[in-house]
Amino acid sequence: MTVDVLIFSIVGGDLSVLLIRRSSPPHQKMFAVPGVFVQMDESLDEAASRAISTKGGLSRIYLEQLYSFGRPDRDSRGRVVSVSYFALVPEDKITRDEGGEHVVRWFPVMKLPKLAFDHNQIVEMGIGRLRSKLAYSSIAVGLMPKSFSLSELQRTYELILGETIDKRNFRKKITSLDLLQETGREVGKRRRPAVLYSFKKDKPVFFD
Amino acid sequence: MTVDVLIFSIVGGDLSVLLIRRSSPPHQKMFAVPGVFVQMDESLDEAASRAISTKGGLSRIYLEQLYSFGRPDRDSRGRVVSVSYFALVPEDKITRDEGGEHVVRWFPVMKLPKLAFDHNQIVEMGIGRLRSKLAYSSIAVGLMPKSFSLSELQRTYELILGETIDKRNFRKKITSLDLLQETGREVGKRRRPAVLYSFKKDKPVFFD
DNA sequence: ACAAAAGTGTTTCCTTTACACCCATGT
DNA sequence: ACATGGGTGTAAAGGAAACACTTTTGT
Repeated sequence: MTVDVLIFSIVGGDLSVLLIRRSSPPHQKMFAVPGVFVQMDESLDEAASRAISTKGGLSRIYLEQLYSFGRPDRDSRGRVVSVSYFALVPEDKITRDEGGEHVVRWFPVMKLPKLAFDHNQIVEMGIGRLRSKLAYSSIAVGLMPKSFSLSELQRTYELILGETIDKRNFRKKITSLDLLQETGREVGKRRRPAVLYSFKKDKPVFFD
Repeated sequence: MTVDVLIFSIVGGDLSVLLIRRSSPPHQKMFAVPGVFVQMDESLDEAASRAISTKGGLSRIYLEQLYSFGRPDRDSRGRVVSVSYFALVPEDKITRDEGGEHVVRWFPVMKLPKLAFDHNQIVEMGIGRLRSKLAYSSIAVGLMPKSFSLSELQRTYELILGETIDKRNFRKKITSLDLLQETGREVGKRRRPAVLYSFKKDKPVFFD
């Protein structure tokens, strides 16, 4: 019984997922979604949090259960059921070269290698969930730093959806949701400084 | 590792769920969601199908994974992770008095007793999922008999959502989706006979 | 003829989309 | 002064919601 966690972030302008190079068989040297075996005394959610923190001390992360995979032949070592989660991490919280020697790496989701086990399928499902929730929830919160401009938020939406959005319509929609509060203003940019916003604390990520 | 399956149907004008009275501890005599232990050689989906068929030979049922529950204290016997599914069964496929001596019973979801384990929580989540998917999918298929009138379909929607729907708007929406084909006409009713429809085979239940 | 449910269109409102120019700043 | 992204409004189209009467059958 394992918990595998898709850790998504925006890295260098790509929606990316954190993967680990396996150091032992099966599928030695292939990349895989980070996971842990569930301990006897912890919940699935706790196991997911542990999976995240052992791969880099990340906090303030959005975490949601995704799906459970249990084909009997999915792991050659024997019967291993995987409960998958997905997590969102703001770009400013990550360290780009996790681990130093490339045992842990960020991959743009559009350029994934063949992964260990059924992990390609898990990643695909995670991306699908992320896209569909973007339309009807404020899940993008999880990928943004504490404070950000509307243009930055829009870029995040565009990266996940893979399409451009009209600037005026985007701003109309976001402001109509009443999720944001002004927190200041950019300084030192070589252009007009943007107003910065953060998410209102009393508005949780909503739905499902 | 168990798979528990919420089996929903419309029974006597109520959205209802099939529950089993437990014959042994823990929670002896309380009602619980039917489930099975996952065998070493079967997938989770297969275990879910098995759970359904052992509690009454049901076929042509809609089955979807719901959520996995894994609090370490959720079962006093030890560590039991439950992968829950939900299934939809048309009313004409069920037998109203399953088992005969009330070990298996249909409960309207609005009148649930206190259930064994964390099963109240599982049922709540299932109802929520059913409601939310009704809005953007053709999931109601699963609760309808082979052939039905638009009014019957509307009643199913209303039962699940718990609110009335305007007849003309409902029919406009359904017909615009182009999911149905005419299959005949009611006979022998003491009123104007309704046109009967079935779902087109090439249109699968869509989304998520 | 009456009861009971089936069936049918139009208008209003709101949401979504398309679209182009001026503004504030740093260099 | 110019380059760069920030910021703003309006009109048209499409989808959702409100609303009431006629039709067909069995008794």
